[in-house]
Amino acid sequence: MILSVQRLVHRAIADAIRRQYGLAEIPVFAVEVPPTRALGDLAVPVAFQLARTLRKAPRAIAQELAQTLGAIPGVARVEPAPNGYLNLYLDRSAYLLPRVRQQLPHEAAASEKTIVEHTAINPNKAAHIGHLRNAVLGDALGRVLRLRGTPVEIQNYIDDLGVQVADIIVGFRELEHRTLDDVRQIADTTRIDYYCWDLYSRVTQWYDERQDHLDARARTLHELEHGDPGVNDTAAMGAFIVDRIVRAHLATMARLNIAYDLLTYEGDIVRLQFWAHAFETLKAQNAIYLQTEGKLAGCWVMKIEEASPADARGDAPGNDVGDDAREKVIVRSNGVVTYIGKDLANQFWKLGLLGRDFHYRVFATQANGRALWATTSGAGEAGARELGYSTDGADASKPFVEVSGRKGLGVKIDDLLDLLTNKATAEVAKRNPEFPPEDCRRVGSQIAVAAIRYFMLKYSRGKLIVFDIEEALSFEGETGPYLQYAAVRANNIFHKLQEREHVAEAEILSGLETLPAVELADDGEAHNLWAVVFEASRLDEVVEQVVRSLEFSGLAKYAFGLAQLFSAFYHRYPILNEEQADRKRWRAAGVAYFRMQLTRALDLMGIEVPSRM
RNA sequence: GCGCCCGUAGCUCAGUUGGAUAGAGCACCAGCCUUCUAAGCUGGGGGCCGCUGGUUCGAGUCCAGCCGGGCGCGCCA
Repeated sequence: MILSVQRLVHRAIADAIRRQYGLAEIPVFAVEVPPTRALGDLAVPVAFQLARTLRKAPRAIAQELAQTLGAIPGVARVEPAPNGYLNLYLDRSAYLLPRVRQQLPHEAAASEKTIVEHTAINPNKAAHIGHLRNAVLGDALGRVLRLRGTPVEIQNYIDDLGVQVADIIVGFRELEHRTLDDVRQIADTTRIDYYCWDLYSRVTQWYDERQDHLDARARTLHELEHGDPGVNDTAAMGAFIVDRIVRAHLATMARLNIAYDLLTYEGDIVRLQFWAHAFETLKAQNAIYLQTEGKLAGCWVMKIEEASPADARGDAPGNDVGDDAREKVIVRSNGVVTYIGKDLANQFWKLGLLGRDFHYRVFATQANGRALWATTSGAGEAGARELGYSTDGADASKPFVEVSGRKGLGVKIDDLLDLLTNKATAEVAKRNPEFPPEDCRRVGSQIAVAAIRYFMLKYSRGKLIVFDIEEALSFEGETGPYLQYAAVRANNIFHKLQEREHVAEAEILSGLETLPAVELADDGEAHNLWAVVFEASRLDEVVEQVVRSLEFSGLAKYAFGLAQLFSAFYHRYPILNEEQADRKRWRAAGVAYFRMQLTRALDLMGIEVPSRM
């Protein structure tokens, strides 16, 4: 909503530079947003960059450019700042009206399908806080891409043949002597993800007791990988456990407004022999080779290139070349493919390089109404083909975060959500005594989700979050609930306008151009109407930045800053009780735009706006 | 040892492809509920941006070297 104006300004200034100085080549320059509105709405520091080639003071260049610039649509005036900046002031009412009325032409973004793979939790126990961040970040990326018009497919990779699943089977069998029917019984009468949480830690201890206990794991893993769930007990038990735990994970994520389009099962990659095909391709391209000597003899390996700037010169005598070139095992000497190999096959499929596809089945219908599909190696269902490998040029996203906080590894997501929901529900009930209990509960859970999702997004992804329960439980200050509260208050103004004065938003927005816009023109106060409106318009710029950097803290901080700006405005400038009709209307229009933009920003973070708080 | 990440207020963290006076929350202190919800607002104290050098009109941001902390480095996934 601001990007189009920035582009317009950029083009106009580039033209002015060409006209004024006849330069063949114009340096790359930015159109920035100055720190305060007093310095304008847009700022261009290009005069600094031109100073050297033109052998002129920045201030003089800025003055000359301001002179030759001419009129730019939507820009009220241009002022060369004494230090050399070119500051631009927008035509405020002309800026607000088409935006709040949603009359700007929609710009189509590049529409290549993009796959976002996230969550990918081992299906052997309840999901914990350590898993949460990847899911929240991945979900937010999907939402941001969709807003830009990019077709997105959200995939969740299920490692149903891994060591961790084998461990749980070992636990049921060796420690508890359970049959598949016993496990079914447990799954039907308890929360199996919680049950397995405890069982898994017991298995880990049991392995530590005696070295040969690990044999059970190896045996189980082998049976899992080579077994047919129809005939092999281990594979059947594994398939059952995985199915139930995956459903538990999906239920947990659904509480957080996180949904998926497709579950890709590692087992299907193996059974459909995706690896065999990827293997041939890798061999044909010499990407991997059979190591014949050293400790990796008999393994198919891939060279991991580590661009070391130091190795270009002067090898010390006796320092064998290639010694520090590392090799990654793709196929073990016993012929078993490693996780990396299977993942390579998955990536090949995602990029459409495999020449084959999964079969698909409907796994569930999600809370948002969308069908969730899953891969299968059996007979597929009709209607699933659109999910296939139409992903040419897709940008497969890499995992975002390395690991998150250690303390969080011991806390289950559902437990934390329950804690937050109970706390928020009690607070809602206290503040709204006449509110029915089920509504308190609903709003309480919306607040809980906001708190936890904002908490996961506010830190930059390079940061290791040390999970602090006190901080995560807070609803004050820079938190999700603070943002919701601002949106609820803004909405409330319109509820009251409707109730008390029978005026709808549409009426307020119509015919505004005939009213003097002194309210928008007012300066002096830092948190005036224009400051709120202008900041609200920057969402698209922030979204672009997020996509460029895959960094969501910027979106979180932007939304918070916007809410702060509004909160200050809200306390200072009444709307319902404002006596001057023109000021009242323009304020309402500005707040209408604010709530629209904040609601959008919250939606990108998967946060809902409650009806009241 | 090698690779990646981090070092900004007492604590937890932001800091836009290098730009205008380094910000926020928490904590602390002082105010504000007969006016649209006090999960809020206003004001205050608190900073060799780890250190040193370099590039630049301009460095918290880029480069080099140190110091301090984290993670990874398996025929695990």
